[in-house]
Amino acid sequence: MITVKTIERLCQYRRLLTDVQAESKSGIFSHEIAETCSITAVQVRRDLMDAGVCGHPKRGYNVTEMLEQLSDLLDNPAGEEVVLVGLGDLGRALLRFFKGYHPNINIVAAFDVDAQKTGRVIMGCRCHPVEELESVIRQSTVRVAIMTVPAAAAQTTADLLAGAGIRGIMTFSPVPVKVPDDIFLETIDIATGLEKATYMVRQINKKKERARQ
Amino acid sequence: MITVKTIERLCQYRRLLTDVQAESKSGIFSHEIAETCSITAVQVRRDLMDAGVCGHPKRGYNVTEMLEQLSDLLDNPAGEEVVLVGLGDLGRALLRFFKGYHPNINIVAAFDVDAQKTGRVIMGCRCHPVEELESVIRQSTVRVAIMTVPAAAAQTTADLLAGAGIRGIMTFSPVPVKVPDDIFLETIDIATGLEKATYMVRQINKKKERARQ
DNA sequence: AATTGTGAAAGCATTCACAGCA
DNA sequence: TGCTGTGAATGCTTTCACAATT
Repeated sequence: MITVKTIERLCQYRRLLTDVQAESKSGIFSHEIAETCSITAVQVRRDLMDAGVCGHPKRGYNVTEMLEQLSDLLDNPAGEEVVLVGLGDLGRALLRFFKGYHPNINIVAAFDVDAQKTGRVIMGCRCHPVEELESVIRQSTVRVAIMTVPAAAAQTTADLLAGAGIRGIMTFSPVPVKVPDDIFLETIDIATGLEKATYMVRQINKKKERARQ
Repeated sequence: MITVKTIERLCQYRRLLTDVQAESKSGIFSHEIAETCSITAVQVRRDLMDAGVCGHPKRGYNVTEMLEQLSDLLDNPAGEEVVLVGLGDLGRALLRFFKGYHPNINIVAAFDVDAQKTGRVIMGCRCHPVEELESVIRQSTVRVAIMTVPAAAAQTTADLLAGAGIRGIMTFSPVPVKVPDDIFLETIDIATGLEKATYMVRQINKKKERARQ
């Protein structure tokens, strides 16, 4: 059984490998991956072992082979179509980012409440009014949604998505959102990230001052 | 010693409490916080204990008191000034989000390579050319930076920030960035977040299918 | 000699179980 | 009775140590 933490790292390894492959390097060692990711080589080997990726003593891992195996594990063979709710700056940034980011994942529709945005095609993606959310999703095979709506709208949007049959949500809202427990919720908490960073900087400083004495 | 995970949750509890306070509710129970955050009440009590926040049996925790104590722990009493590098859609979204988000954290300057953006004031924040990055930061007390630059520019930007004396970086780049180990690096990995979500949805589905048989 | 693969140990984080208190 | 506070147990994750391999 592969843990979620391992899956996260495997996604990262795979991203590296595509760069490595572009340099037409055919083999890679666990310690090279580890160095790039600032983790240990044992961790990398353990993750790859869990994923069923095998290397060769002395020769390391075959890049193409690893990429194939990781894609078999991580990708939906049928491709993954995703929708986005909320076309503010953040929504647009994500549209741009995922546009052509990975051929397997595509944002196929967007939704917004703002009549200025609905009906238009933004970054190659049609923007519908939220009223159409359920019908558009029901007519598609989309199972995953990205939520970039204001905090106040987060819970109602999540409920709407759950009602439309969505099975996984990545949300950027800084307030907790409740979903039924058969729906996977990934919260990207930017506010906490920054607060944590400022806290950690103060901690490191304090430690240094103590050390100086 | 408070762990990073605990700090993250404390940031989240605090955010809730400000809402609770707005409803002029004076006390709150660990199980209420837990329910909102979808975690256990024991976890909440343990975190608050670690933070030195005490409650009263039967009466729960005093909201104002907890807010004060958490702010003492989490906030820089002098306020925290932050800079942002990269004014694409994502940079602008963050500028807007943190604008007035929390009085204690302020984005005081932005940087970009694009001459169209530099020299202008965007969302109340002056945008400088990156060439001025070090001098602007050196003239300020800023210790934390947010990086929203393209993947290809991530490492050079991080080096630039490190050279300018920055002590903490929150980055959105999907490629690993190396910083000296006395600099705190918080990576918000959106690509991994979405890949993980699609993977988890497939897993949950598989499990259901197995259960059905 | 350098690298992978992995059982076992160590280290962290969460949860249990329950004492103490109002 | 219903809550907080917390030592101890459990469970999860990483690291160690080393056998196996080329």
